[in-house]
Amino acid sequence: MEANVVAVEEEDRNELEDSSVIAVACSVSSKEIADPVVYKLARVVGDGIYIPATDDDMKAEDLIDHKSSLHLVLDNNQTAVGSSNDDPFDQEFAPIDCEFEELLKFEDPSTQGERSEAVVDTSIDLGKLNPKFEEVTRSESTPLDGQIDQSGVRKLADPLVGPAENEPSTSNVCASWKPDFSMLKGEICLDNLSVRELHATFEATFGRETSVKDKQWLKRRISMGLCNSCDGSATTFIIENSKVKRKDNVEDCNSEDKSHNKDPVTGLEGRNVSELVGHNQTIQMEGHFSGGSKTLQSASPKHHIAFEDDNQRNKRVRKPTKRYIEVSESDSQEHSGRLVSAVKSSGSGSRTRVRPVHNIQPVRKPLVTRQDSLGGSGVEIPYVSRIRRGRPRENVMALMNFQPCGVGMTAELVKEAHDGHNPQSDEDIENQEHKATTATEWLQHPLIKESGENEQYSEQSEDVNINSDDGHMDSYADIDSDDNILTVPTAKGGMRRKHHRPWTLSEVAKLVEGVSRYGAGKWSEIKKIAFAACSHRTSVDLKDKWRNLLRASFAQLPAEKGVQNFKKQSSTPIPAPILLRVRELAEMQSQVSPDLKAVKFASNNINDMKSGFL
DNA sequence: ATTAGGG
DNA sequence: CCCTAAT
Repeated sequence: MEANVVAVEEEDRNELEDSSVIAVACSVSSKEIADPVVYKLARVVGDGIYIPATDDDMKAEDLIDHKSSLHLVLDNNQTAVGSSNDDPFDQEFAPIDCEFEELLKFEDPSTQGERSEAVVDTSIDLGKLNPKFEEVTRSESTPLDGQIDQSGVRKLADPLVGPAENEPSTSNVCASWKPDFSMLKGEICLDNLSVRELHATFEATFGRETSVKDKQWLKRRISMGLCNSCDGSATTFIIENSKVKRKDNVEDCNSEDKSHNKDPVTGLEGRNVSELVGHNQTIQMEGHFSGGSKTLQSASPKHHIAFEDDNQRNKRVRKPTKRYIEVSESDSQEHSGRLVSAVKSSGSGSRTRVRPVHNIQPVRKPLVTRQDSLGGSGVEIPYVSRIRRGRPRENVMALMNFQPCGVGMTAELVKEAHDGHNPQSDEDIENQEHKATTATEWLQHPLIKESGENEQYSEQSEDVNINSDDGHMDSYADIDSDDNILTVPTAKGGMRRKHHRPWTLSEVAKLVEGVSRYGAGKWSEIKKIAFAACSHRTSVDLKDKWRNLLRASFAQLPAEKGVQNFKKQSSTPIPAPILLRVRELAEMQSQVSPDLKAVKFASNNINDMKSGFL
């Protein structure tokens, strides 16, 4: 991987210390494969040599650019995404915000104007900005444009940067330019600009005026705006020979990115790597979206619009489903001899669904039943195989959980009660996991965390083992086999199925992030990568959850006035920011259903009127 | 096996 | 979540 800085404003050395030089540069190469520009922090020392940020610096960057703000918010949602730093969610989902932005970049340039109405929320503590840092564009591989002394950079590079540079070459940047930016000619130095000029730039950048006088603020915003558009919809434009060209062959963007998941990347370590990996994912997504596959049309921003206009995505038509039948029903129909009832699970007795089976007896057969002691209810249930799906349960601990009043049960209840204080609770592990996993670290091979006494719950090790062909993978398999559907009293009186795990916020976050990377629909991928640690949550679950999120995001927005909507929200209310992102992603991927879109537009207009951003 | 959708 | 149908 090479650091190509095509254009960097380097004048005004005396002010280097607090300059906010932005390199809006896009490297070009002979190869046609497109890659988004990868930004990386670096500092410029006196002689103009670029020093990749140190580890600590990178941390700082994370804090600043990823955690603290960078929420892109459509201004029709003045609720603004986590404008405050103390919002816990803000912190928690910041990484995703970062990725989220990536997605925004897929906008068709023609729509960029509107899009750029999006507010770059920079309500971060500017004081935290280390002025020494500058954003330097960096393209992957493709050694050329040696405007910067490569070796110099390398020598000075922080060791941690090293691995990142081994990154497989995806090469070449094809960045798109927002029309207005062409006039920027690829480089600007905001520091030289007066407030007035900044205003002009701002206008050019966002297509609107601002009255804000704060230089810092302006610079910040503009820089963000530029960043967003620079490596934006990489599928439409390319920068070549300092000229913005329309990219006619979208296919070019497709590439062999796939391989990146495995190989060197996984083995790499360090923050920088993780960051790179993150970007890599983005690249991958681009591949999906701009590649010649079917996904192209629905996802590629370029086709986005036309496609929307056309008949909405043709849903997969499906034959009217012969629904499974209720027990009572089956009884009455049993004379046909066509049915054998199977109890799927018990415990919550209500969960007695019957499925049709083709292996049938011609004559009515007495229903064999047996006592079901599971829920302690003693209900008689048809005695057929208690089919279980998923992996066979092998863990003794799991079995313990079946004792209605036994130790296992007690343990479970205790666990429930503690809810968060018990170190072994799933959620704790969940959260733990999340904290340790910044979005950018995602792809790193899940490290085996100390498998101590918690092992029985360590769903993580399970997956790790799967991946690393390490024999004994199923040992801790599922504690939550679906036989386990017992009901557990919840605080609010209700009874909830034991293993209906409410979605954790971090899970939701991961999901959103995943969708942003792979696109909705790539659920197995998302499952594999983002939810590697969650043995529960099947890809179907992800899909379902996403569906819900989608619904929620569009439903909640119009009424967003009501401060957080104090409704019965029995389940974890999904923070607005998340919903916003969900909505965005959905929009971007043309996953928006017509009616919902209507809602959206309505609210859009209304809010547009009100929102006086800037 | 994975994905989309309906319940 | 669960289930089926489509791919």
